[in-house]
Amino acid sequence: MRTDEQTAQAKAPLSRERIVLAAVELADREGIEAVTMRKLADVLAAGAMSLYYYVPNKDDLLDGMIDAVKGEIEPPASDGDWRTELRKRATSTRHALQRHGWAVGLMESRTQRPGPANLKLHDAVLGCLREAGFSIEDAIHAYSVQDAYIYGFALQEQSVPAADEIADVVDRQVEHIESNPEIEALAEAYPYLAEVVAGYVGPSGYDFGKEFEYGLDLILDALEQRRTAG
Amino acid sequence: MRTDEQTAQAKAPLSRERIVLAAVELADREGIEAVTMRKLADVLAAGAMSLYYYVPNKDDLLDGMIDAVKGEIEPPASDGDWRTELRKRATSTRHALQRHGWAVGLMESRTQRPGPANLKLHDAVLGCLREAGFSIEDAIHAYSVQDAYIYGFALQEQSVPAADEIADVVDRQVEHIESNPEIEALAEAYPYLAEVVAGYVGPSGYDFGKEFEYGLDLILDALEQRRTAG
DNA sequence: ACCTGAACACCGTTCAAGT
DNA sequence: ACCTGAACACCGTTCAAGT
Repeated sequence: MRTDEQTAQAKAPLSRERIVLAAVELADREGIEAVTMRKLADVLAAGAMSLYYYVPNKDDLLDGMIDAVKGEIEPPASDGDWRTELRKRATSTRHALQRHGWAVGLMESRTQRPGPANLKLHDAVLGCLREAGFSIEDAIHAYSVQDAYIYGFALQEQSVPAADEIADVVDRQVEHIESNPEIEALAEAYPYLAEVVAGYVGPSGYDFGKEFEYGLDLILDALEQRRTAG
Repeated sequence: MRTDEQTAQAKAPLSRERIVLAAVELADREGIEAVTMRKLADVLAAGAMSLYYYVPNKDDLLDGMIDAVKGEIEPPASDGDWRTELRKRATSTRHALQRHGWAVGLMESRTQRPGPANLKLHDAVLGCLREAGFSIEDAIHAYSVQDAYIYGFALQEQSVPAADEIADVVDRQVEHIESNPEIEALAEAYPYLAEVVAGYVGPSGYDFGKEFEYGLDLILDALEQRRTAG
């Protein structure tokens, strides 16, 4: 065994897959804005421009990163109970999007050329819905509401400061609610908002997980009602 | 009247507001990636670095742009029927996000420091819900589902190719569905997806507006049920 | 086939300087 | 107070060249 065996990973031959994987890890670690072609090449111990042999351009790399995230989502089975299967798939999606917080923002900017993982997932979800008795039209409707909700929730979870940060900020405000003129100004300008901030979110904190499930179940319940009615 | 009256708009004194407005227009016209400090200064007929006197940095400018978009959303009234008020607010949000397609993607990347327009809107929505009899807790739930859905839908509408593009692509595929080996491969690998693509979306096209309303009403109906039940 | 460095046309931002 | 250009440390990408 040669001593440079330890750097084998870094010295392994480049490939599109290895590049995409490294980009995902880099984005997870340092944020999406840290993913530059040069830094990525550094991480891979490659010359700055070597990546262009495997990846036509940065946009294509970003597409690959998105498909890698989609690949982490557990596809639903077509033979189980559709509700529990799609519930699992929804939380699986949320978790993948939590692990890779940069992914949601990436999806908007590019009009997607869906990768293989994405297509496979689409097929599984549609299959689950169709086998549960949804018409093609209703399956599309059901899919659309669910995905809008799931990705929109992820967007909020991403763009709103972390739950504990909210709690911290609010707690500090609530402590001197009497003396602090700022929160009185807030209460005057935005009474309902102040009510929510002071009365609810603050002391108890805010649980994104519970919130997610509330909306998810509301939607799944409503879909089940329409399925059995129609 | 002097002849340079026509360039008055361009020569008007700079201000944060004018800069933000120009940035929004530039993003609408040429996409968010065209919004660079230098190009923006050009548009305003100002020296390249003059903007920094009014705006601390680009991130702050982007925050301002987001708040400008939020300002275009019609806030719901607190005294009308909550369902119709919030329905109007939802479509108003969708339309604002359609006019400024770059906005959704911007929201993820920054953990928001909500601007005044955003706060005002939050307050109006919460007020509408509270006056309709929702408890604080339920108002938060109701708000969360709706916003997740609305912004998630906007995200999909943005990232999926335009409706007519889909129709075009699919139409072309459907025309030689017998002869084209690609779609047969698609049908083999992704049977349910192929079914949807060929059978539904293609000939009739896909109406994002109708789809949006389906999910919106599903959610509002479910919320109304819980309101009257609880 | 696989990898590379130099070079080009861009970025955001700082800073010292102009009016 | 308001605006500015030069300069710095970055980008993505092309291209001609190395093994």
